[in-house]
Amino acid sequence: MTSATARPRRSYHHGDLRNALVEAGVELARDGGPDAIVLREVARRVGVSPNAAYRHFDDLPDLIQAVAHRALVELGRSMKRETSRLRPTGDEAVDAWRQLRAVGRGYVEFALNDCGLFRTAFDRRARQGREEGSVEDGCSPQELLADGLHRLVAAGLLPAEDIEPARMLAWSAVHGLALLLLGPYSDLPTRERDGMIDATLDQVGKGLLPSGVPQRRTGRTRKVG
Amino acid sequence: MTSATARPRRSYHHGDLRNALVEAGVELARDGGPDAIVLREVARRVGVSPNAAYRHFDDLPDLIQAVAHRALVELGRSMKRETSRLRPTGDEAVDAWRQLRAVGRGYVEFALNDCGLFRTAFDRRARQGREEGSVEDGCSPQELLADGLHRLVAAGLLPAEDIEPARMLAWSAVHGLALLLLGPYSDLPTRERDGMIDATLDQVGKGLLPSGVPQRRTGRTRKVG
DNA sequence: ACCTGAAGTTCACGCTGTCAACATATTTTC
DNA sequence: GAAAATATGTTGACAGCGTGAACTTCAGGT
Repeated sequence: MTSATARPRRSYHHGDLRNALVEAGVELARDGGPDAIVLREVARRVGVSPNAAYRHFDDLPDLIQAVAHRALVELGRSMKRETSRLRPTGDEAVDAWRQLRAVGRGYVEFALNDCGLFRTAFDRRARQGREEGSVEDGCSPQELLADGLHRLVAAGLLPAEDIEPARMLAWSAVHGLALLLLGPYSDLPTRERDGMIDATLDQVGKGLLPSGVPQRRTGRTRKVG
Repeated sequence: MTSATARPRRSYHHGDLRNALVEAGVELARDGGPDAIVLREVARRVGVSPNAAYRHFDDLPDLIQAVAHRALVELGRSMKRETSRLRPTGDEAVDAWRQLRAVGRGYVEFALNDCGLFRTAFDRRARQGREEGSVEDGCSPQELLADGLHRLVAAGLLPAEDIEPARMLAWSAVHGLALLLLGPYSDLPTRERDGMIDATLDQVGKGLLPSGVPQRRTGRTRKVG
């Protein structure tokens, strides 16, 4: 409840107000989604007057955009975390595909575990202007997906000229899956939900890779279901 | 501007206020999305006091849900319209796949052409309670997708036990594609956008169908890109 | 020491969703 | 058919919201 910046500051000037506001916005968004980011409440939590925010943001959408940026960073972290769990098998084809699969799993996982932030990341009011270098670590969701695809190409599983449509299918499927699980399918039992995720990711692989999804020992495709 | 129900009614009682309110809500949502559905404005357009709405809806989310229901109906219409354009080729495999493809195209098309309503249909505040028979005509989006999948099964293109994962991949991919085109890819030129849609739908087919996407004369899969 | 500009506050406005109490029309009941 | 009951629409009020304008406090350069 009492965030790190909630204690009454001693000086008239805060020192790092902009960051504190975004941080409070992130907390609000984490449980409650983008609509929970209400300017007056954010200011209240930081212990500052509502209009103080206007020294650092044009308006509420501008604040939301800043929060959305943080959310994207966290999404990228979740994707990267999932890939870092992988142990190389030596078979580059298998490893490449597993990496892309893990990226997708991290995406959906984040959407389910931190759905407030996830929804904020793609909120309409958060159209990022020119902020290209979205993440300093170089692990924005887009980059992680691109990395996975390039590795597939390097492994000879994906023709280089198919990268664009592949990117679209992969992102679409995983994004849509996340939103459907949060929306129309939100009361699906966890067990079945996990199965759905696995099955869908496998089918994405079938759509992506002309030669099918690579397997551990053999190169054959397996049955999913 | 002046809708059919905008003229000042002569009697104290409106007669069909609930419908009029929903209608006005649909217009608001059509340009402006779910957040444009503001209770006071809806009442204003119908020419009624704000609180009159509370005789027909529990609260604003309840109204939004009613609007979302209409939006789903329109989405279904768009999907059906696309399939009704198809001319049968005689080859059941080709026809079945084309139907499912058309359903998907209608979905994305609606999202792009009527994005306000589309977003309203899946708004968080519009969790439909038990309203199962969502559409009287029997053409809800879910049903249309199911029909397409069953036809694939009947044509021998899809194993019956794969229906569930297939539904999930198809819906996810198309839903995600629509949202990405409305969001991160919103400034994509129309020409490239259409190509993206086609390519993605084809790749969905590759993910769905073990034997590949059926073609007009031959049964071989073609190259997409 | 003064000035200047950045950062935060106060006051005010119009807008929103919603509650409580009231008014009017329609339907039911005897 | 009048009266009672119920459905439907209105008025007034309230707190909360985003935001603009004017004011205050502080830090830094000269």
